[in-house]
Amino acid sequence: MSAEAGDGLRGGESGAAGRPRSGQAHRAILDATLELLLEVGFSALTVEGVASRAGVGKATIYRRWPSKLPLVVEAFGRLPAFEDIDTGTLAGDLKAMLTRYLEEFISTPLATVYPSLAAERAHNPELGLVLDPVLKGRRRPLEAALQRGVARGEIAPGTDLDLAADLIVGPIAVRLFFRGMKISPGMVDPMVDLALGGVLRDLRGTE
Amino acid sequence: MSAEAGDGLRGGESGAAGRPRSGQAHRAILDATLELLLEVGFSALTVEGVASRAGVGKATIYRRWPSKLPLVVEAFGRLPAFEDIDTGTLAGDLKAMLTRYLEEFISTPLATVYPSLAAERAHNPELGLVLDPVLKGRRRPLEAALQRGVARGEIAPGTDLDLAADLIVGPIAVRLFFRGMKISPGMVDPMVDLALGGVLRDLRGTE
DNA sequence: ATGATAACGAGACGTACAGTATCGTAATCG
DNA sequence: CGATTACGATACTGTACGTCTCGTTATCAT
Repeated sequence: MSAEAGDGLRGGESGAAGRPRSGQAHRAILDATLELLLEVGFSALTVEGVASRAGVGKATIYRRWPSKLPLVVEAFGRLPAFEDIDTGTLAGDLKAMLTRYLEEFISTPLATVYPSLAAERAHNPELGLVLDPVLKGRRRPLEAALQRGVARGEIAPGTDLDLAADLIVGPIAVRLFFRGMKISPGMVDPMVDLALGGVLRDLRGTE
Repeated sequence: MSAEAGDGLRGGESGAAGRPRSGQAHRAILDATLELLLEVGFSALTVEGVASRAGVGKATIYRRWPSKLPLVVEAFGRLPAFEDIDTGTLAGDLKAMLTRYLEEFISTPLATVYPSLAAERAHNPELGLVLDPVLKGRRRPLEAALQRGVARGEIAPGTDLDLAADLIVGPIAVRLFFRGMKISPGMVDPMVDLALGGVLRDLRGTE
């Protein structure tokens, strides 16, 4: 009761009459959203459940987020993304980063939230406006690794790095989301090797 | 009214007392489902709407499908898939097939149904049992093209063709579903080229 | 101090829709 | 022709979104 109030976000901000919004409630809502996403998944997540878990009234949620979707997007943005790892080679970087990412992936609701948001965006374009910056930020370490590859001479200059990033992430996304496959860290290396080397037979010395 | 009944599916099948199920109603339901998927997307599709559009009672739908989801899956299975095209080279096959597929894609609700089903499967494993055969069938022409590539010597024997198929489809799936990008047929060629050639710089004669 | 303002938790409320049950009717079989 | 089962229609139950109102509490201006 004592430390509850007064930890709002505004501090000395003036022009705001009345009781300030509680930063504590804000955090409790986002935490509860993530917990419930992990426990029951996106489609079974209810705003009433979030409110109850956070010890908060529903109005307090709707005062901050216009609907369930932006709330989930914001909670989603807090989930772990790629972590940039520089091992000295492109293949090493990508393998390390993807392996690390997959470890986090299986312990978070990412696997259920991701396709749900994708599904919603398909018929709700304004969701893209909120979602795209989040997704873009999550990809940045991947792009950084590719740029290092160009600098090292491993990737030909002029290569479409955005497309290359999609090529590397693509098989994982397809298998995880559309085919429902479990992906173990051991599958990362062949995936990266195929994406880097290509499907076509290598016609030089055939190593 | 005259031709309505009697076009059921059983024909002379015996052991079935009572009025047979109407094949017409069956088809009308699936047609209405596809139409509504196209018009309003998956999340806004209601069983009541399907029943109304099909001129059918709700019970007639639930008598055939246990819930909304399998109905959508079956309707989904009727949407166009890859069409096998043999041009003589792997790159030609893939480019032709993907281009053709994308043309259909933009005129069907595939783009909205696909991620919705993926989302649902994440927390509803039994959906996978219904969905996987459908998805597997849709991929078959792609695998056939890759097998021709092996036979032609374009692909090294022992290559994981299942992974190769995911590599080729991956960037399209990522861009279409997760990034919300419009994909024009002109983007197919560079995609296929990158997937076939790989991200790494080609170190032989540099063509 | 004291009043104006706005957020708070709680929960009632209206709406929408999934899925079930019941109606009277229609088609098929023995 | 009677038993059986599907038919379209519609009433019903249950759940959850999003809105609204309640009495309360925290902050600002005076």
